[in-house]
Amino acid sequence: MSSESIQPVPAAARGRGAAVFSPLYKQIKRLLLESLRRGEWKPATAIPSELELASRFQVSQGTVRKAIDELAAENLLVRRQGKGTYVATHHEPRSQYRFLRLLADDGAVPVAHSRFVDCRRVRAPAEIAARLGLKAGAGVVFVRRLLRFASAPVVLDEIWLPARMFRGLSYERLAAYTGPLYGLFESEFGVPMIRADERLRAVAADERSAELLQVQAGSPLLLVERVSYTYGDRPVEVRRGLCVTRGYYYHNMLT
Amino acid sequence: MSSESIQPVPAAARGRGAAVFSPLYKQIKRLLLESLRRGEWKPATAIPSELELASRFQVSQGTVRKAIDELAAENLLVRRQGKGTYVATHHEPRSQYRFLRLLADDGAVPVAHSRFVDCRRVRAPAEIAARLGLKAGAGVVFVRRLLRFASAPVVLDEIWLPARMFRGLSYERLAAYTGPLYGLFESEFGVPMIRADERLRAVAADERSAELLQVQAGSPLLLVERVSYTYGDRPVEVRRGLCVTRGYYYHNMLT
DNA sequence: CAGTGGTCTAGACCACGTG
DNA sequence: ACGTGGTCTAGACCACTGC
Repeated sequence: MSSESIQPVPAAARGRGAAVFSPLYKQIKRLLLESLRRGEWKPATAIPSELELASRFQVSQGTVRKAIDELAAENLLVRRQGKGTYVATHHEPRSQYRFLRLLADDGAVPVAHSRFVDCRRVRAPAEIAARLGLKAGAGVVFVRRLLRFASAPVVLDEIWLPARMFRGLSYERLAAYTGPLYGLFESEFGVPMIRADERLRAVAADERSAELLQVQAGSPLLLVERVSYTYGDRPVEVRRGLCVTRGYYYHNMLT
Repeated sequence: MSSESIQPVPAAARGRGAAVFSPLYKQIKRLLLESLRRGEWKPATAIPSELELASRFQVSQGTVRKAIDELAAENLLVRRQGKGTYVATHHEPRSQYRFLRLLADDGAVPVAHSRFVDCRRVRAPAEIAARLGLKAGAGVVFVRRLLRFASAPVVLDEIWLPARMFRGLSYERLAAYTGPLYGLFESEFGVPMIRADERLRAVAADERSAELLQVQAGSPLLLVERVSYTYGDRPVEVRRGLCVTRGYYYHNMLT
């Protein structure tokens, strides 16, 4: 065990002297986050019980609880009464649909089937590299896929991934994998996606996209530009989705 | 004071017999929500202190705190250390931008100027009536307005409001009001908007919208269909916004 | 039955805003 | 100096899971 988890700043030393003050539970939260980032606890496994963490960090159970509460609110941990607290995973329906915002007009969650059109290693275009925090021209894996809902093509995704983090990703591997893409990233490459940032626009379909999506060139399409992040705000994926919004809509709840 | 706030179910009677069990703090939360719904505490004013609420409901401060925590997480209340807990209001920059998701390409929050094009009382079309929970043909106030960012028209909004809740709303009143529309709803009509549900699509500009937005007919536009709710999940507004997404994008964060 | 998270309490002290 | 919300503790008991 690393030293910081044994000496997480004595309770008596809080709030004095240090330029930056942070409550004990925030410090505990940071330690937990660090363990998650290091992969000390893998997705879908249970972390130590609250009492054990309390004794490890020499704080009360209530303080650990508050740290875990925040991580659970951020969907990094999942509490299960009577069982324990688990690291979030993309291998469950509940997590899968967190990042799929398209719904059918009647509000139903569409059943998606994906067909991979392309997968190759290329040099990152300047804009993609910038968003991924890479140097221009760095190696990336480029993936193009078509999502079908009820057999009709609805989403055309173009995806760029840092080659360094996704060594060995190939068309064959994608085609062989059944399940959500983020599940594959998590299990096969040890890159759990935890957050994403999206920019939505309306654009006109270009020739090639129109053909793949079976719409007329120039038809309005919803463009969803996504950057996904893993622990430590590290960008791991740039995705450009073109969506046909006839019969489907992008759902968003404002609270 | 009403009777339910004096007898919020004795602590000793929890979890037995009743078909529906709910923790004490959830019951307190419901009582607080009810007070908000009744308008007992107005937007921008402070609610009683935690200690006072604890003594009023005969529970500990910690239980009240947990109820308030949830309401604050839902943006219905705002905590201010050293001052008290306040009812959320739309008359503050921080709340205003909660529902404006359009950003300039460089990420800047655009300065919006609105120009009202239309405001009249009409009978609700069937679909609008359905979404507002009204009978088809019920009276609604119809508003059309143009939002300009940096002098260029960017959003064309069509808004439907239940006439019964917005008596006296007129073009003159809209034009005279400076500030966010939801601020006007809150202060002038006692209808605080607290939540909204949006459906996004890409559509082609029709002749009329194209002219107002100064784009070519058929250009792709982002259609944002919004239903807004006040306390008790009561729908109070249907809004259809057509947005030009050249130079601007709709921002969404997935967590 | 044991172990986990979930709720509730009571009390201490800290940080912040205001007078 | 006072009152507010914010943090932390210790301990009790409840609800759920799985053996």
